[in-house]
Amino acid sequence: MGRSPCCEKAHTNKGAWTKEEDDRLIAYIRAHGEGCWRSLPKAAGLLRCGKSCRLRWINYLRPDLKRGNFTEEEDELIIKLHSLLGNKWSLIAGRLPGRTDNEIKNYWNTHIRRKLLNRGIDPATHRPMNEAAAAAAAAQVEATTISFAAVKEEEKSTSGFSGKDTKIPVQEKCPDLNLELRISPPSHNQSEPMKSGGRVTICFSCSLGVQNSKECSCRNDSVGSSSSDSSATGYDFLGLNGVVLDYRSLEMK
DNA sequence: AAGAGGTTCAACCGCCGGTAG
DNA sequence: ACTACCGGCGGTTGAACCTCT
Repeated sequence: MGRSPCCEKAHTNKGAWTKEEDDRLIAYIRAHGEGCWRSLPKAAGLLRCGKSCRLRWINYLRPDLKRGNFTEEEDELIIKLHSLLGNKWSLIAGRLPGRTDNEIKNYWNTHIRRKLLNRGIDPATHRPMNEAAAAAAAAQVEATTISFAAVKEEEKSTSGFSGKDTKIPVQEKCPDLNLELRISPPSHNQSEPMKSGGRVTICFSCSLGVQNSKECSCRNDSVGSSSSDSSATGYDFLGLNGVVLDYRSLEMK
């Protein structure tokens, strides 16, 4: 389509924000609220691109930001959310109050990825490394089906499950990995799906797609069968009570 | 002490979807 | 229906900082 740039770049500052610029931006947004980002820089007397202002506000200046180190609970929550949503950082951030998508993305790339690798888990597929490798090899033989592992291999990228380019698998290559990713309201036999503090009850191994493992404590029977089994099981995932979150719809957003 | 190499994270870039005209 | 614009997103970059030798 050939879009014009979001602002006149010739007269905009780039790089790190100064204290004065921060103060101006904060003062303007306090007075006028988050409005039109395109016109904000001029109105606020900032020599910045509107996008840059938005990013600075959202990622750094917003008063409700938590800052500081991630807790162990947040770590596990991010891992669980990533196993379901992939690199949908904004969706993940939406479930972590006070955290930004950028912050989570950085944290994932610098800490959690390594953490999972140390556990022997492929951060892209959330499956044990050797198992993921085997699945990838099998996928190369059987080119008519697509698996996450295969996608990752082809793209040779660390973000094999990236949002824009993600292809919804046409057929499950890894039967124990529920690619439908449907999050459903709790069923009767999970009358108390949430523990205090919003912690989910699905076991960690299941959340990573290792549903046959000995560690599995929730005994989800979706292994090797249709996803309707898992949707019938009905996790109340992260407090999404009464909401059926179908990843395919997220993809179509 | 200093330089090399590694890590972190704020910021930028380019693309996409939604929407107003 | 089409075009242009805007906000938002995810991937990437690079400066600052840290650790090791």
